[in-house]
Amino acid sequence: MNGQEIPKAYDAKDWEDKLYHAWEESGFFNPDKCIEAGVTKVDAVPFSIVLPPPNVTGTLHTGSACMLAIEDLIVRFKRMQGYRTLWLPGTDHAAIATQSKVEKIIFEEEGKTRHDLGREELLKRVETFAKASHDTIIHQTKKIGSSLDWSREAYTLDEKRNFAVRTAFKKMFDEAIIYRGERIVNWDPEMQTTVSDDEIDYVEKNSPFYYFQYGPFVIGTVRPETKFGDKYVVMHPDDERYKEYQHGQKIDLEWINGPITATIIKDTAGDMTFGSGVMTITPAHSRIDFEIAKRHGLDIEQIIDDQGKLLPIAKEFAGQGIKEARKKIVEKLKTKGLVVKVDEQYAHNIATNSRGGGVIEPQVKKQWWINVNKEFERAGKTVTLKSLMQDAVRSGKIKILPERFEKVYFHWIDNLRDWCISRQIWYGHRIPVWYKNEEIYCGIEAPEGDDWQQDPDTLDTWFSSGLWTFSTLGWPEHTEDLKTYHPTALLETGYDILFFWIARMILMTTYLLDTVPFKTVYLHGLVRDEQGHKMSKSLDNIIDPLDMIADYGADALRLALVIGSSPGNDVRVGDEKIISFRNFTNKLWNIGRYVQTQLTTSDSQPTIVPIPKSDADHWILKRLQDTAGEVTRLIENYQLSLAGEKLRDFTWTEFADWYVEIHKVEKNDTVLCFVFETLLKLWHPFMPYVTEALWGISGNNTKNLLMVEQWPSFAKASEGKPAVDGASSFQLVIGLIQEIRAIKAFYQIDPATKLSITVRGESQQSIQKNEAIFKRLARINEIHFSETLPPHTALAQCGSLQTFIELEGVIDFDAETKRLENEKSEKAKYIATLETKLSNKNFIERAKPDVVVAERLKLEEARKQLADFEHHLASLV
RNA sequence: GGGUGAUUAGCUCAGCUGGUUAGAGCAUCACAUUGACAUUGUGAAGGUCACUGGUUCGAGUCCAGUAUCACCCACCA
Repeated sequence: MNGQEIPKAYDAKDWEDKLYHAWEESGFFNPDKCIEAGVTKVDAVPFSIVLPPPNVTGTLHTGSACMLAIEDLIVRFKRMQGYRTLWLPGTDHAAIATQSKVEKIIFEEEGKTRHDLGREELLKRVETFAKASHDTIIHQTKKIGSSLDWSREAYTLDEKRNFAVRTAFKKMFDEAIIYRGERIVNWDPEMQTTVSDDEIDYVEKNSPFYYFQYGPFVIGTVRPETKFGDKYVVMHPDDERYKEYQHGQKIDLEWINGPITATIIKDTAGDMTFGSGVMTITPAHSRIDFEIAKRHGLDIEQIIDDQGKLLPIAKEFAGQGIKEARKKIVEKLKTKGLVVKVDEQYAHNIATNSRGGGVIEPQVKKQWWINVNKEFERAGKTVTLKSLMQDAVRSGKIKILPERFEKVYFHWIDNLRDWCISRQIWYGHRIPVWYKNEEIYCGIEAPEGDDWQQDPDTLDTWFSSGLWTFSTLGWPEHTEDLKTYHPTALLETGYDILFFWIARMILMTTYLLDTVPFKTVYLHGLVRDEQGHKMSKSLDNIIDPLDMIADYGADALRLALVIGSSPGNDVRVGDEKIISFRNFTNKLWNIGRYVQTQLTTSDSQPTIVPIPKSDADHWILKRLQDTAGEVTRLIENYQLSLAGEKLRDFTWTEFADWYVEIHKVEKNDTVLCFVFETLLKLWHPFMPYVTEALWGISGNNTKNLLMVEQWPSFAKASEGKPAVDGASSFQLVIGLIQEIRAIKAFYQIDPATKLSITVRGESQQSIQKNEAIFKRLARINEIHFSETLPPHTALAQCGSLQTFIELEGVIDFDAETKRLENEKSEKAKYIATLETKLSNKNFIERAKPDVVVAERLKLEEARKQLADFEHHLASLV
């Protein structure tokens, strides 16, 4: 393409879909294809990431966009470095969330519940919905530019993953890690299912708090409707107020539905400082109460049924919903004279299902559990699931970034209770257990013979997610993929699912495979709006990544999400930030445009080997090498933001603002082209689209896709000798030009004014060599070389180079003299501090040698500057 | 109640194991504009690094305490 034909501005819309299509067509997202095509060596070291599967029914939000940007960056980087790189995509069936969404739609449209439809019909509907929704999320994922290997796409509920789930379940069942037991669970009467502890949201609410007379005691509650069955009264054994009562003592008293006999229980669970220090318990509907009851072998009586209605024990209130019953019960107690006091505004937390919104009603239920404390043998040692999870991180086999989350992780495990894995919903992995009369059978496939009834429950969605790193690679089969890519190299996700998912993957992998699921965990922050608020529908501040892509391009969005964010810290993103990165993509585009214009109008052809001629060439190549080395190191340490900033600074302030300007005076196309193409490679992982577009434009047709070009290899040698030397005299010239600009600004001389300067000393050669550059960039009219100076001049100095700007008739000398006197005293002060520092024995002895050298150089430099200043002052007077 | 983190320019944030006169982007102001780029360029202004102590030759960086904010966990009968 000719320079004239390249549009003035980069329009992402014209390129992105086309380029993504080209990448997909090439097959290079698939590491096997890369090996076939020879872009990756057969024996290359594998590098793998599994994509945290988005919910099928979800849409792409900025958090997932951030995740994709980071992962794609790392994956593209590794691929270019020559690793056998696999990034494996998939989606999650998100059982409860998906089913409740579909149920809601069906109810709104047809007024039907799932029970009207029946299990089979509902599942069909859910699957249809999931399928349609799947395509949306995949489309959105591609829009970001994700280089995922779609040929390996998995779904948590597809046949292979289902098989893995059943296999895992059976193994755990056989070893009694999974058991069935009656426990108190979080029951959602609306969804008719259990909810895990982690999936509960507490909503603060003010409700009346009642004090009732309970025999000789006063008890408090917000929930009078649970009190029918209360026949145990609990107090702390050390409570002096009640020492006359003995544990186990019976007391007759009048209660809601007539006289009852209550039993005194002394238990440390009673809080002496709360209320009267006495409480009655409802073991069937409160975990704490349930535990007290278990400790003392008390009766556990159900008061409220699964629909949230009172049972016959409530007598006249039986069948009523808890809300309506509550007031009536209080009324009845009032008429009986048992209400002591009511606090109308009592603030407390109500547990709700975060996936559906129903108010949680604890119930005692038979559920399937994973025992995290059961001891078993592993490699000759007695372990538990808990200890396996702890060891994986403690031993350093898994590294969590940022490190502080390791603490959070351990804390969570310390407080971990058995994990309830059964759910009473229909969409999900059906529990592979069958019953016949009293018999129970657990197997990967259904048992032979009739009359077997499969357990109606399904598994918690995180059960299958826990297998994700290896179920996606073919486990339980011993596949090549599993051998090659597991454990995976990196897991990158938001810190909000550390417990839900990361911990459970570690649990499943250490238990089932006796290895870790990944070596490094990189946790990104949550994406917030410009004000720092969480994005939410109710605040109407959601930034839709697709809108951003449509407006500014995927590259700009990616940069905005990656640069300026560090692991574990939240990122704020708004239009403004994205716009500034859009501007940058355009900057790069125009650099490319310039390079292209030059190449078509000059004779020289682009070449892979740069042939440095001028000082400027040496300088830019040296800087390129430094930058490439640093960027490589930073990405390898997952300091992506810093890497991006370094690259941007180099691209903009060194390459574009200096080298390209110099190129206009002193052409060297091989270097210009080399630096530019290297930059495209370095930028590619950050902004794949615009770099690939420019690569296509600037190259000849035999070129590969940039996506599989080799990462600049001399970057790796950054610790050794520099690939090119010299450049110091040119750096002086650049410094000098900057000095002159600064002086113009200082004296408030119009930067466009062309001045004459006198150059003195041994630096003549360098100036002469770069005279054209000097004249163009510093707007110098004439350069004299002389040992004698004209009367009124300002000194511009950089290192050993000295130039004197003629100021006659340009400035007000008196005012400037005063200003300079001030500056001189500041400089003197600075020198004094440096001198003190360097005369300090402790500093000399204890500081690192290079620090001391640096300080000495600084002092030398400062002294020289001061001398020049004095000289300058003298010349003004 | 327990825990974690944050506090650096008007705003958003970098600043990795202590060692330049503390940086960037945006916003502001001034100036420039035939140029690959007005999606631009050159500059300026703007900071007691929350506070108080401590360790150290040296602290934005390490330690202790205080304040404010944010988040996580537990949970109130």
